[in-house]
Amino acid sequence: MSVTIRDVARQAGVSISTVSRVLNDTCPVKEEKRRLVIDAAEQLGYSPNPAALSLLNKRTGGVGVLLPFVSGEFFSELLNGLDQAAQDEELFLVVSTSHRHPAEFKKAIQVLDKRVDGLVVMAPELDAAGTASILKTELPVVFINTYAESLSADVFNFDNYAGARALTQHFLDAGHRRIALIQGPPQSRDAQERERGYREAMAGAGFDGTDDLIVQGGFTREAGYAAATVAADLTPRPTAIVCANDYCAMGVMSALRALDISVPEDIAVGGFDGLPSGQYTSPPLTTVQVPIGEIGYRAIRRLAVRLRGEDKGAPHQKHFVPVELVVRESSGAEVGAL
Amino acid sequence: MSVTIRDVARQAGVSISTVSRVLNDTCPVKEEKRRLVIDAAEQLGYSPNPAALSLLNKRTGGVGVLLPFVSGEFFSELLNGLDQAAQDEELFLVVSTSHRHPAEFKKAIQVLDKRVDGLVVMAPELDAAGTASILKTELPVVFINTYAESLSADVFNFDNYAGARALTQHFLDAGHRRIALIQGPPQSRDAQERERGYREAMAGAGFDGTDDLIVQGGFTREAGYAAATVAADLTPRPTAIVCANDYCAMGVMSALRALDISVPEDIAVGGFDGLPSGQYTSPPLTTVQVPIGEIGYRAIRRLAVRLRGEDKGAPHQKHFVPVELVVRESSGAEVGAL
DNA sequence: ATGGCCTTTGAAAAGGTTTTCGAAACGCGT
DNA sequence: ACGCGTTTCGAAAACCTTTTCAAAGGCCAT
Repeated sequence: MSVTIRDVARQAGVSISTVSRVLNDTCPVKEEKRRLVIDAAEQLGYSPNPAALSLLNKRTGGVGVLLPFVSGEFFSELLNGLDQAAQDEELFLVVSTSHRHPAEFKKAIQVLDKRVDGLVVMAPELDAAGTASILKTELPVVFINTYAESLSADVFNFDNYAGARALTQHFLDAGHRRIALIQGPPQSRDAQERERGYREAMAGAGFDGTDDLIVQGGFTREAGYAAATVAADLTPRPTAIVCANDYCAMGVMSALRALDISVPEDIAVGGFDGLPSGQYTSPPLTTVQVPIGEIGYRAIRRLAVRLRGEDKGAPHQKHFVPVELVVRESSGAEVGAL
Repeated sequence: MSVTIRDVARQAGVSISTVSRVLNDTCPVKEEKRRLVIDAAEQLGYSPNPAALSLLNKRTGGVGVLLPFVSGEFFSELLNGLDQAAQDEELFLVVSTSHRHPAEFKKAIQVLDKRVDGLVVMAPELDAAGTASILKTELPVVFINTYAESLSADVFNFDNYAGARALTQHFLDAGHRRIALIQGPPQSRDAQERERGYREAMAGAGFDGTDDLIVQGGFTREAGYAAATVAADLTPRPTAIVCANDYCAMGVMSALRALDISVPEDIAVGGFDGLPSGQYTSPPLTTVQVPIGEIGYRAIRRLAVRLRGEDKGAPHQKHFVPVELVVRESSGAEVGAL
């Protein structure tokens, strides 16, 4: 049996109104009674019932986190950032994963709807119609890694285009000419943007018809493994591969090793994401480092501002979070210098 | 403005009691009015307010997940299992991470206390006193990877002892004699159990004083990297290394490669956890596979049973979840067969 | 000394739902 | 036709808190 405000009032010998006033410091109360109340509350270990509060204030203190799937390190980095910000803002996190399709998102939102004050949604594979249907809720929403240009919502996206372009340029600068791309999932906007960065870098160097250098792949190590065998069979064989992401790159390197093709001497490899484990592959992975944790942190902070109503109807913002090329051995920077 | 039961009642021309009865199917209601209510609810898109419900029932439908830290793949696998079970049980997950010390755990529990119906706690580095202080809450708790022998609570632990013993025995069977151990964090009970498994396997093979083969390490790649340089300097040099976990083993392999010591020809390496990325290291990592996702799934299911009161005061159970040795190239099984 | 004002306090409503209790309506038997 | 039992429905309480409103008490000024 939980202790309520009535218990405190009874023990202190005052009315519940007085208890509320003392505890919330909302009205002046005689010092004598104040002491009584504080002591009683302390002694009984009272804390207000959140359900009653949210019934009254229509605020729960929670934010919902909707994620499409949970894929290794990327996800845990993200959650670290989200959680850190939530603790700073004194919010709690209700997370719900494994949502790929609009229907699943809708169902999850229904559950969360009145349980949280706002939503952080990551839906990189959803199209505009799908994200629009999410927004039918009245809750404030901040999107991460989601392409919702047409919607009025806060969005934090990595600059996939610039990152892929920089990585491709890095290969071009090192003298590579046959640079292959392993695509991500076709429906992933992240992957599409990266492909655009690759294509424009190639076009900028005078390579126009690069279609024969593009291989279907995906965001998993398995997909990378499979795609690498295809890429290695291209003629003439590519001397560098831009991978859809780090996991893909790890699969690629694993496959190349099985084919006795050495990285980076025979083929240079680059990834995308900057996962911690990329430092420990052999060879260590050149990659585009994205600030995963930071984006989670900023998303929650932004949402908290909206929740407090501090933005005063300011327009929603689209943030393109900068990314950074991290050169390690897999791209052959050292080797090229020999 | 959210639609309430009063709105439905007004639209249907009945009292709110009737609406409640129809929607919860709790009392017989004339078919005519039933239709009216159902149509009105449908049309207005009514769904009950969870805050009001939990105020009344003292049940929220949520479970709190308390984690010590968020470390890469292990964590995301766990959360996958938790989330899957939560969806099956129609519960929602409130997760809170980055808790290492009893004080942090207590604070998090305070926040969660009346917001969830039960807790899943993973606190592998907490001692008995620490876990006991967690249990001061009235909420039902299921522990994961936590050593709480003295407490009456449900616990799911991996059989770290058996796993480490099996891995060590695998090396012994392959003819290794100088088998080093890289320890985990000293306060981690998981690590202690693994060390015990290693020691007993060694003792069983007639190697009593193995202290000189034990090197301080940790659960991170960085710790493994550092420890490997120490282990490689032991004289005579070990021919196999049992690592604290997979991340540690990856650091070890990375360091050995930097030292031009080849795995497994010069030194065989084994890890613990069975992370997905272990399949893609070079060479692929021999490891003790633990069913991370499954343990999360089972923990939630167990908690749900308690929440429904189905266990009827049955005693709390301690589960030792079996683990499985997965042999890949890093332990030199192939090489030894040559 | 008394009226008026300010400070302090308590009672009560509101928030949305379920459930109990009491009442009304209906049908059946006599 | 009347009474009784059963079915169906509505009013109200309960859950816990904040906040408004009103009242009571004290104090100052006249």
